[in-house]
Amino acid sequence: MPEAGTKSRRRADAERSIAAIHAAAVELLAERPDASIGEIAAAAGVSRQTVYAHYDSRETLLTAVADRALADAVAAIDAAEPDRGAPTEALERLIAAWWATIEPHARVLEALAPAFGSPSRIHELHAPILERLERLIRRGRRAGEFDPELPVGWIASAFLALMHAAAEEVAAGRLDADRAAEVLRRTVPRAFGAGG
Amino acid sequence: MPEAGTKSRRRADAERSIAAIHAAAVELLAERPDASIGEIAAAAGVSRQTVYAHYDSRETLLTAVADRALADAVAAIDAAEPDRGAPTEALERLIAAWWATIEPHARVLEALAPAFGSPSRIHELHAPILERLERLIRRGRRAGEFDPELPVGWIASAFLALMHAAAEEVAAGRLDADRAAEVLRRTVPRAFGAGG
DNA sequence: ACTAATTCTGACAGTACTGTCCGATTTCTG
DNA sequence: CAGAAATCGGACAGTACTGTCAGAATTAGT
Repeated sequence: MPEAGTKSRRRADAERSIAAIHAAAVELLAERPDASIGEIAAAAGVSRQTVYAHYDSRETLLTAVADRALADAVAAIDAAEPDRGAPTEALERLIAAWWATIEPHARVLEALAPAFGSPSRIHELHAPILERLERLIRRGRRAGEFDPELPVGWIASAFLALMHAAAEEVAAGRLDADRAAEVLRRTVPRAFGAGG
Repeated sequence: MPEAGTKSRRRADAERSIAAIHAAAVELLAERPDASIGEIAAAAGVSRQTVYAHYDSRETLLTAVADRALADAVAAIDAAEPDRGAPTEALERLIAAWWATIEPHARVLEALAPAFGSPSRIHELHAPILERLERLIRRGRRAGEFDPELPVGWIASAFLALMHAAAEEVAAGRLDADRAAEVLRRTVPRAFGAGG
């Protein structure tokens, strides 16, 4: 159980299995956080015992999935460079990037958080994401582009909620991805007081 | 198992038990949709067998809870008279009413929907609520108060998402109820293009 | 081709929940 | 108070999942 590839003495075999398990776990857990290890193993094309060979327990697997989803989401946000340019433009850049890149990770994170039991750990998990959002929002308020009367935490939560809502509309087929991005560009900044 | 009080030959005893079970179910299921019947019975101060005396199966109980939550939510919405007066004012009235009255019911509905398995039945459950929201939104668009470029379905979903987000902020103690209502009054209409 | 890592099949105990039955007991209703 | 309704405690089979073990069969690295 090296788990972290410190001295990568893992065989290519194991590497492949871990990747398959991880991918299957992300896919299944995003929709159903109570998916069993057997289901995940089957979806990964691997036996249940192989999963246990790489992850001590169910919680270990869940933690690993959550940790990487968080890291991926944060990386994608940083790639959108929210600290560059005019805040409203940075916000629109973030909306565009969110769509294909960030949403899947955020979705797993959202689904997995309750499974960790603690009620406040949901927020704790999203902390690095919220921190980046809030930094952008604070910058926008200082620049007079966002409503200074709205609490920073609220704006960040509302942003997350709207992105999630849009993702669901797309998933349900009630909105196509292009139209969703446009609608978000129209809705979100206005909600925050940009261009009022 | 009369269940529906057609000819109410139920004893006051049974009536009390059913009410206790229902209340406990709402409370537990809102937070944890996978709560066991044993847990619900314990929370209701009733034996597990008594629950089975009134509800044939787990799904019967869940359906009953969902049905009543939906009915209560719809009644509360209608009480806010969304069809009366100026659309923006009606919207603000709805926001105020949502807070204490509608949110608990909507919350159970949201939590329970995935437990019903079907992916599209979530939307189906919310249909009566969405229908009323969309009627108000359409009226607002005709009156020139809401952005006519935004799809009606999107506005309704966004409304729901923002109400839910605010409820979580309050539940987590990051916002108090009064401030939340004010923040919503400031955020929601603007997102929909009111007063632009 | 040899060795060690990895996977697989099969099986096991332990736990928890669902539904169901029973008999005994309590609590309403008239 | 008497009969009926309802609840309770205990117990049962059935199902499903979690971890764990061991031996056989593959598969990768050198």
